[in-house]
Amino acid sequence: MTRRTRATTLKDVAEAAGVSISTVSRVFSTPGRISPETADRVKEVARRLRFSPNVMARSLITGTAPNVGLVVPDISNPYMTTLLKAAQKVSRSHRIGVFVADTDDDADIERHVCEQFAQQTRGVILCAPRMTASHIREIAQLVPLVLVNRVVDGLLSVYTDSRAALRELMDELVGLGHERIAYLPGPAGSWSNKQRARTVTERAKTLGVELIRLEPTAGLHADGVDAARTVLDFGVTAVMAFDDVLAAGLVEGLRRLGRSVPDDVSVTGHDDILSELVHPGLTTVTGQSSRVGQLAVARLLETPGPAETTPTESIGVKATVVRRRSVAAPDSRST
Amino acid sequence: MTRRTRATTLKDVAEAAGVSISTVSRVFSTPGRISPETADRVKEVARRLRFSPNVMARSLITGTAPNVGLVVPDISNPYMTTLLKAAQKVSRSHRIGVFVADTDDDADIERHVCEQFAQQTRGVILCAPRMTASHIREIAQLVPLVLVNRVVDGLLSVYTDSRAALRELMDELVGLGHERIAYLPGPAGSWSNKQRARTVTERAKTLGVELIRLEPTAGLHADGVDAARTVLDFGVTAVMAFDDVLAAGLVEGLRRLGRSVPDDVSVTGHDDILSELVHPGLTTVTGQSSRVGQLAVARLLETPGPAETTPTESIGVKATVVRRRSVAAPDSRST
DNA sequence: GACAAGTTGGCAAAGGTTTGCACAAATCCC
DNA sequence: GGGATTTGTGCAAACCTTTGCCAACTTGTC
Repeated sequence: MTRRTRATTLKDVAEAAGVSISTVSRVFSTPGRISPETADRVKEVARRLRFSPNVMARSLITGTAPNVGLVVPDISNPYMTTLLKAAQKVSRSHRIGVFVADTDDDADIERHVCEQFAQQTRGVILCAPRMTASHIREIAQLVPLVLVNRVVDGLLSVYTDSRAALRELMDELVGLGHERIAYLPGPAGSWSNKQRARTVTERAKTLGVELIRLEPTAGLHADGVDAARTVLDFGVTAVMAFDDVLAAGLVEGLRRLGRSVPDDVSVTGHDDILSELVHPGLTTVTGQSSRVGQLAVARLLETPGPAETTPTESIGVKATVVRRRSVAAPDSRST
Repeated sequence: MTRRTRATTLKDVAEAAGVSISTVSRVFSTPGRISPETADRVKEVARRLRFSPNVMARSLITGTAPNVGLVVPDISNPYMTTLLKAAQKVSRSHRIGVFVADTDDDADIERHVCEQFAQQTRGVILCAPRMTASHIREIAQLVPLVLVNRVVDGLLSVYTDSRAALRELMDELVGLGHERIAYLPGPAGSWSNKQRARTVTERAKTLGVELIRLEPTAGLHADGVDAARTVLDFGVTAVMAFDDVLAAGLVEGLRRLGRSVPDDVSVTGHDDILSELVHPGLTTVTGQSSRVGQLAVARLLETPGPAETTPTESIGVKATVVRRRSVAAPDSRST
């Protein structure tokens, strides 16, 4: 590994081009301020010398860095990797770097990384935070924040809105003849989980069917596997799981107990992240995480305008139902 | 969102504590240089004022930032998310931030993000790069580099060494009676793919069995599904796939063609990332990606020593075989 | 009591950029 | 053709920290 040479600075370019430092600076940061001839000459020299402005110096003086932060509870969840990819794409087109922190569902780590990122970013996209709302508000004082899949009064947020899709899904289950349906919850601290639980509970009441809320889980595949026994004990004919990971676990758990999906039990998931991997294909709800990631970055980067003009309400990205093979009429168990 | 107030600086602390700026600075950056009494007083004031040193100013003067970069071809691959988590954990313990870039298998993007990260990081961990070796060497002039799953002369690297495990796996297949085995390749640009292909080819020659190298794929699940037909056409009884994603696709493709695993065909994967999700459980090779990620960060952070003393050879993390249900004797098809 | 050695803390430069202000030259208006 | 305006460029301060060097003070030694 050869010794790295000192990077070329504005000063080097200025000397080589026979102009002052400020002129070179303005060529890049204030287009139109310098005459075309001078600008061209400077650009030429800069290119020859491979000049690239020092980010630290620039950030020090402007008080803002060309980065954003992305804080997620668990990066191994495909919903998040898809969101990350979309966020990256938008960021890259603005030449913005992306810090990523996986918090492992730990609220303390969430707070720490937000503080850490505060200095080095334009803002942080905080996904499905486990923190209390008041902690989140504190962080928001420190660094511009966009929330994902969580809504806190007065803060910007973008979330997957699957209420309509979940209602539709439940309507279909009931339409097929299911009368005892279970909801298999995700992490207790998750706002999305609360939303989904509430939505299906209310809809069940409206439709006059029985809804059984199972014990909260951590949202792991193994939790889904474990839930199979309880599901059978309750004697439900359909289960709506918090997400695809739990749903897949449940399918596996049922298989181990000698039951099959959808013949014995219908199962639905959420996020559409395991479509290809699970058999039978899961009927689920698309998370649209790409769109969510894209919007979140966009909101973050447009924030710096006059504070008054930036919209402050949250954006719900509508989810839709994806029908595959894991749902059937309850009677089909006789096949 | 309330107006964020100016951050407190060394100067503020110095004034409040009645000492000079340099004293405050030394309290934090040169422990022992300042008398305990003064140091305590300063720390107390600093805490009260919520002082945290300005990263940009510090980086500007020290010429090094408290970050590392992680560049991966595809973050949605669980091998990479596991690696990322481990890398984060180590980084966090050093209070180092992690930039992440997903390059989508694009060599140009790889180069660009490395250049972008050069200024803002201590170094970059470049995973399974698609670039040519000479491009990689160019980048290495620009920013300290640790390669993952690729070996380039003279550069530091950490990789999963699965040669022994693959030989073992093939020995087992042959021991079970398989005599025509196929290798289902991953991305053509992948160094790991070349390694694995070479390893199984050589071992097959040694054992005197026939090895069929299928067409290169992009490594997607769909590619695995598509490969099922070719596999049947070649009439092999076992397939060793580049990784678990391809293996899972192949299992699904075979199922669609009415064949089952392992009764009709034995299938092995690599990386052990889909253990729970696929049925039957895949016999595979553990990628040890956690360990790889951990070592990669460690190497990067210890680099700054006198250039001569840093070890320059590569570290191979030994992979091991994980036996599940996707392998059986070729005769068992009659069951 | 003088001198050396060690401790403690301050001054000021340096790092590379942005930007308010000033100045000079060119252009315009009547 | 002289004053007003516009255009193009430079000077120097500012952003906040680290750090080499120096000054002052304390302690120890003979």
